[in-house]
Amino acid sequence: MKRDLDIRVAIVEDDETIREGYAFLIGNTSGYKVVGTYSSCEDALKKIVGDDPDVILLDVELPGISGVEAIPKFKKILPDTHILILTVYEQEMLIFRALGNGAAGYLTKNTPPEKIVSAIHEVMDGGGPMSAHIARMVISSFKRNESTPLTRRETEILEQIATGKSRKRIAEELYIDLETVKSHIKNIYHKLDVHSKADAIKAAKDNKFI
Amino acid sequence: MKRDLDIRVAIVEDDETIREGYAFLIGNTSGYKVVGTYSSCEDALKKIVGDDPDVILLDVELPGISGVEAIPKFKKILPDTHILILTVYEQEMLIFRALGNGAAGYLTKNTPPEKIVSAIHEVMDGGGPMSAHIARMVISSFKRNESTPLTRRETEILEQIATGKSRKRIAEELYIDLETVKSHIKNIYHKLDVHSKADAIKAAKDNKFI
DNA sequence: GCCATATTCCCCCAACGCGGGTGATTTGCA
DNA sequence: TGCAAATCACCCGCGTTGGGGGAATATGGC
Repeated sequence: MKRDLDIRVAIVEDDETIREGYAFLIGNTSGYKVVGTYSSCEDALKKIVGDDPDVILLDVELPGISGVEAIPKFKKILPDTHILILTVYEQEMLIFRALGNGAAGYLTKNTPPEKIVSAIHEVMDGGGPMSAHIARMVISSFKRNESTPLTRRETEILEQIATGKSRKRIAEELYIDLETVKSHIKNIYHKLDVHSKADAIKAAKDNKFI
Repeated sequence: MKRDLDIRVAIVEDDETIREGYAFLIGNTSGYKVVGTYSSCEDALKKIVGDDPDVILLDVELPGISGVEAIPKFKKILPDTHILILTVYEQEMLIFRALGNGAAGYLTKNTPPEKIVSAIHEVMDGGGPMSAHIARMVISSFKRNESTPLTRRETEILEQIATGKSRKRIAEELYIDLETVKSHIKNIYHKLDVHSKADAIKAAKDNKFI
């Protein structure tokens, strides 16, 4: 089995200097082997299957189809290959889209070489390496806003509404009267200054009340 | 300013051996200072303000109120203090609740001592240290299920429904007819074998289709 | 103990949305 | 040249929604 030998790494990166730099770094680390280097996703998608890589180092900003969009395509033709994003971009949207599309980790390019190498190993071991700043952003995305104007009950009910449940069903599941649920919703709408379910959900999500 | 000197660390952990172990480890590392050790959250919440810690090492499983529940209380009395979870538990629910409540990082107790110390520093630098396995779980939580039975349009419409928008509004925003939206919803319900908004949203979320 | 707040419940109303049935057309990809 | 996806159409009945009142009990924080 190939697993007994080196970890097979493929690199997709448009900047030749960086690409060759990574290839040199990884190629000269024992236990690792560079099996393919590509300057575009189109190119990589055509030929990478033959490389049979364990890990793909992928840039997000590439000419043609972007790295983020290419992730599902790579996963389709190489289901067991892990994808590690390696980029200068720290925009929230890119990060979440990359992770949502199936990336196993997200590193920024200022990551020191030895960390990149250990990140590849970490990915193979089932880890999810992230740069410190990225990790903080990902963690922040879970964080609720502590200074919500909504009471506990109101928050609870708005969460239920956000799951699409009817007021009647919410009343039943919380063991309270339908009229009570209506009252809470009226108060929620007043506090958030909205006049519909959708607007309340949006306002609450934007402000991380739910 | 205190910032010019050592990083002030408080420890909340019920097991005396582990607590003293951490205190010894951190107390004997230059640049760090242990300003308080507590065996329960109740105890800590009463006295920790006087310690003025920069970072709190917090166990999640504690007698009395749990570490997870205590996070918002600590953040309330010490808004600028970072909380670093240090525990043996790797249950998804605990992790997400801890991060959602405002924890800055989540480490498991098998983390080597030098990593714990560097994690404290990372937290102070705006990072979000996580054990490899935890990071993978957090990343996985973003990941969509690629083998969805829903088409693109169906997924798109179900996402809109999940925001609480009415069919009419969805039709307007997607520039299609109300009847078309209804058709898609009918197909979604058939595919997911449900008969209501709420059930469709739940089924789709459980299977990570949206 | 007091007072504000949260939580609970009650009535009214009109308009709109929802779930379900059956069917047809066009578009795009393989 | 099919088949799946996406589009639009018209039928029906019932439930839900948003908004207007008002009011009685917890429940805490000071």
